Amino acid sequence: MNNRKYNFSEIEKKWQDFWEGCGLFRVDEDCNKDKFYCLVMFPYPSGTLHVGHGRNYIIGDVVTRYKIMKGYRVLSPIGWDAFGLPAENAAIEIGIHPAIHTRSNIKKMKKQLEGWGVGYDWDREVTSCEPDYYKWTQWIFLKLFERNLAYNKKAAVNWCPSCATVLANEQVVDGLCERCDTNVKQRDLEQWFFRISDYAQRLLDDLGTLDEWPERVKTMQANWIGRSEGARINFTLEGSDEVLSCFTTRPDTIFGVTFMSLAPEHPIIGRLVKGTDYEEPVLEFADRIKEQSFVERTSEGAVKEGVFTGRHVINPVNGERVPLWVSNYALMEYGTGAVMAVPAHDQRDFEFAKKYNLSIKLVIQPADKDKIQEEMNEAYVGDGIQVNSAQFDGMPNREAIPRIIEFFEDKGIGEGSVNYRIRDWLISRQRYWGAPIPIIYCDSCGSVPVPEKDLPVLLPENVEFKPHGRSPLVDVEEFVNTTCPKCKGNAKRETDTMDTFVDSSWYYMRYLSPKDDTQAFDSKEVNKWLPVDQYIGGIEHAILHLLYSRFITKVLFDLGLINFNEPFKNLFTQGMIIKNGAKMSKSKGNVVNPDSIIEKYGADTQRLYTLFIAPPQRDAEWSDRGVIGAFRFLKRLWQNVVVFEERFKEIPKTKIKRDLFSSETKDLYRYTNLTIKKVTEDIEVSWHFNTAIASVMELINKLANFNVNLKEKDLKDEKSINDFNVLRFSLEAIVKILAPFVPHICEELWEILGNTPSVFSVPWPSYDKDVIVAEQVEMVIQINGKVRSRVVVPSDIGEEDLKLRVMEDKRIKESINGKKIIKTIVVPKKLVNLVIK
RNA sequence: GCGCGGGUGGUGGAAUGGCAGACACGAGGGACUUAAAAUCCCUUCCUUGAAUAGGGGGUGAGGGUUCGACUCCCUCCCCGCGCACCA
Repeated sequence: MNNRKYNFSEIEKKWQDFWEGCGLFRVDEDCNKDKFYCLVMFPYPSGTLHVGHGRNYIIGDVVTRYKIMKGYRVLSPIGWDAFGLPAENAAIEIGIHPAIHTRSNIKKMKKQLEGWGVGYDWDREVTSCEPDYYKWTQWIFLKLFERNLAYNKKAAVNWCPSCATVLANEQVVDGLCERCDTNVKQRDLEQWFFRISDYAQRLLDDLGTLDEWPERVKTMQANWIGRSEGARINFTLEGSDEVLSCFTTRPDTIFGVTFMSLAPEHPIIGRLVKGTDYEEPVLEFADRIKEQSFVERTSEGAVKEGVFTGRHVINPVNGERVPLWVSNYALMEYGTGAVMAVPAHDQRDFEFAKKYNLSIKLVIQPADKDKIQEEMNEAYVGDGIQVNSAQFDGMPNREAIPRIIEFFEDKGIGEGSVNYRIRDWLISRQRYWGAPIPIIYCDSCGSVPVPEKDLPVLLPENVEFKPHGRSPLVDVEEFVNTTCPKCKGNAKRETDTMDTFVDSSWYYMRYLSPKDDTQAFDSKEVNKWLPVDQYIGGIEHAILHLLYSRFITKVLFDLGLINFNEPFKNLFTQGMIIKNGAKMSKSKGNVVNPDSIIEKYGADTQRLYTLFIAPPQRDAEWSDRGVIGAFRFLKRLWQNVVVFEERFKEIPKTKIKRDLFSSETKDLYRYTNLTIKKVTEDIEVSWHFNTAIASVMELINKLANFNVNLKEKDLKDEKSINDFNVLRFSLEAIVKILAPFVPHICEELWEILGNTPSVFSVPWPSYDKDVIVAEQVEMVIQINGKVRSRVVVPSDIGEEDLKLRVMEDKRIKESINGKKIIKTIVVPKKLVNLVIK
């Protein structure tokens, strides 16, 4: 007997050192195994990771370790998304420099990750705030600049007064700053953009190639890209040659246009009304709407309003005069900022027309009924037959659409057109803690890119952090004042830094050559290892990070630097860990820190509970008590192995002889094979780690009761030795299939079982297909669909024999009791259902 | 409003056409102990019943398909997420 205690802290330290020492997670470059790139989204170094973050890394580690056992050459890197606002805000509040703060957080978090036993190739660690990384972020900016994919323009942009910076559209949620929930204001500023809209169609099309991405994420991206097909139609301004072009998805309604709406921001408005009676009310209206916040302007209750400009445009298909209005529901950012209004067939136009008594003209007649426009109380947006539409009358509107577009094109008054909702990616940030945008402004040469040889543009470290909302960079004269790379004259540096999403849009390529100071990434290595075979992260990046990364990948592909189009072949988005009904956050005070759990129960317990709590794609409520259940299981597993520690040494491992099996031995052997099958499938097919673990718990429960006297008995005879070897087989299988989940204890037990480390150097177990078929099965007997009895029969029993057995059953006889059997349904190995009357 | 996910014991969850509630937490009872912790054993969907004999009900609600429905179809309700005046 052996009473060795489960000393998890000693064991965990031992094996973490062992893995580090033997380089388990360092890629073996010259072997011919298939590659597998397993990537978890790199963390922002906030200081401490909670158990919700932990889920991400634990899932990734299960995949990494499982794939290692399956014989892959696995790349599992990690790094730090280290630029960002919180560090700078902390600098303002407590006066610690963001660089120091960030580096110390990284140190703390690295220690946490190591303590969890999650395996990474630390030699490849990247840190986005270090010059050896951001040099190459700046280089990527220059590549985009060369291709005219990075440009600056003055535009109305989202400004967060609390963060004192602009934000990309993707970072504004319901009009609020994604980070701090402050109301976002519009400001006209000169800003840098990436031309992601040029890639809209490809980003949309290639979603179709991402078979292993969650539908949800693909839908969200498709939605964000927002493709609409339609036409552009040119209206001419009455009394001028000026053309006002509009985009419409409904060219079939062109004959129903009764007014036109301009967005309040439309640049033509000033000229239209200049010097007329309309000037004052129109400008006043436009200014008032422009002042409104996003929420005021777009909220559900927002009432449509507008003002007539006094001017008209001419409908090019029929020469009709169309009054030109300015309205609050026309958006400058979409289409052309001018809307051809068809109140009969568009609900917004309908409401507007009703309010201002504008005419409504029906041009699509529903096929099934005679609609009369005077009776309409809402727009008819469905399909129908063209009416009041000249030569197109009588045509079904769907058929008319291409004909009408052809007609526009023949006449030169318009053309088929596609519109996207996605806007260019605004990457400037008026903040210090980011990669400086490598641009120099020269009075004679304009915006000049910093030459590649001068990279990185170093972020000066000696700056002052003051709560005045101005980037500290602006005040660093040595930084700002420079010479123009072209004309050598005096010039000034751009003081904005890049959105941190630029940093994270290419980090997965840097892992292949993290220390290379001659290039951003090694194309040969990147082409060998990418796309990423499995990417794991939170759903909150469904649009932001995942869309930007796809965009940058496509740009690098176009530059001929890489030979793949999509960075992430498989994407897994894990659910959130909830505590007390809410997402864990410092402000809610419901953060569960894993450090104390690890101290009390060990990392394997934390890992096991995290995996057992629910299927990983689902949100799950964290229970401190549940952790104890996981701990109890590990202790039981431990006990069931160490109790035989001496025996494993004494008793030779011989081949299992099935002809010596008792029914009990046979049962354990069979059940072990079944469990291997179940766990393999749960990992491989569905990632249902919770049921995989549950099935091993069941096996341990069975095994614990197996032939108890093996502990005391002298194992001398052939049969007992065989029994013992079945038990050993079962325990070894358990240790192997649990190893990806709870690696430390499994390494230790593997050793106790008399094997040489490491359990990760042995292949994942296969199962014996022949033995998992049971010889006897219990079948349910139903009468009219209700369970009335059970019968144990040979699993290969014939249907006639089975029916005989069923009819012999006492309870069944009673139930039938002279009634007639109308039908007998037999489901092999499961049930018999007798339908009686 | 549109799209997606979800609704099962006191709790986390299991079963994707065939025994609803695996596995675990909690709770109750017992063993061990001077005691506690730890551990082990038993009970634990509701109801009827002395019963761990048997019966009845039960997976958000209501209908349907089927010998049989948590699972498939239709209608609706609730929760979460995303999108939302996009012409």
